[in-house]
Amino acid sequence: MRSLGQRIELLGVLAHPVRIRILEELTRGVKCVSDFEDFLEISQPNISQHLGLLRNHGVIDFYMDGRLRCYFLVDPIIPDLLEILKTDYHKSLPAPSCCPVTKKGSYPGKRRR
Amino acid sequence: MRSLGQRIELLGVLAHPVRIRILEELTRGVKCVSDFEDFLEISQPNISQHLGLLRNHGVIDFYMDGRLRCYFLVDPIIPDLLEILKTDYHKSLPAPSCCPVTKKGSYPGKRRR
DNA sequence: ATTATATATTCAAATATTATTATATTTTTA
DNA sequence: TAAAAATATAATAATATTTGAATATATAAT
Repeated sequence: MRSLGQRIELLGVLAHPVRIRILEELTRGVKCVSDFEDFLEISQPNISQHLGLLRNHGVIDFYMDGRLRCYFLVDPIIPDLLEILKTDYHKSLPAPSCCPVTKKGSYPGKRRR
Repeated sequence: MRSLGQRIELLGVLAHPVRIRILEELTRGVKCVSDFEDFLEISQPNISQHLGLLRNHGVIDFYMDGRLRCYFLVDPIIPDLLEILKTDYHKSLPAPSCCPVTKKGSYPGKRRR
């Protein structure tokens, strides 16, 4: 199982708009760097940096095709994670109802803003 | 549905060891600030800062119980997300096999390190 | 009313992340 | 073999996040 540290690390890796877009694109198939240049509005070196970061963390890998690097997903959690992030939950979790629930308290009391 | 920006924001909020531990604890039930002091080895103000951040992002909320603040989960994605992060995937995703897959390339070529 | 308890807020310092710019590497093509 | 194409690396600058220290607020108990 992923350790706590590994879970945090993964979250940190995902927590960037460019990297999420790269990963969402890769769930649809292999892409080379210049494919990303077409729809990410950032510089080529910056794209490479993000791809390198994802690769260093074992999230993606690549094949060579001539001078193209064809990146693809490796970590199997990614599609599931991306899907769950897009899921629509329309109700909040139910407010806790039974007491006492904290160590010292006699909850519930009044809700405050 | 959560926008891309909201998804990134959520990931950023979760990508911290203290906050993940707080949330994992809250999936088991309500906790007040001093409960967290028992197992997080950081200062009380720092705990409050993390709780405040989680609350500002709509992930948790609290009830008052006298002078205790009893925090609880609000965002329903949290338990699912925490669970998926802990899931054991033992196989990598299958390497892509069909070509051509990139815009310009004639993939697959040889895999490189 | 005063004091103690539980928790929050503020600001600055420390640290980490990200983007930018310039340059390097690798492979292909001429 | 020289030039072009695709991509990476390195160094720095810009920005954001995190922590620490001091102080503030609110409620409860005396």
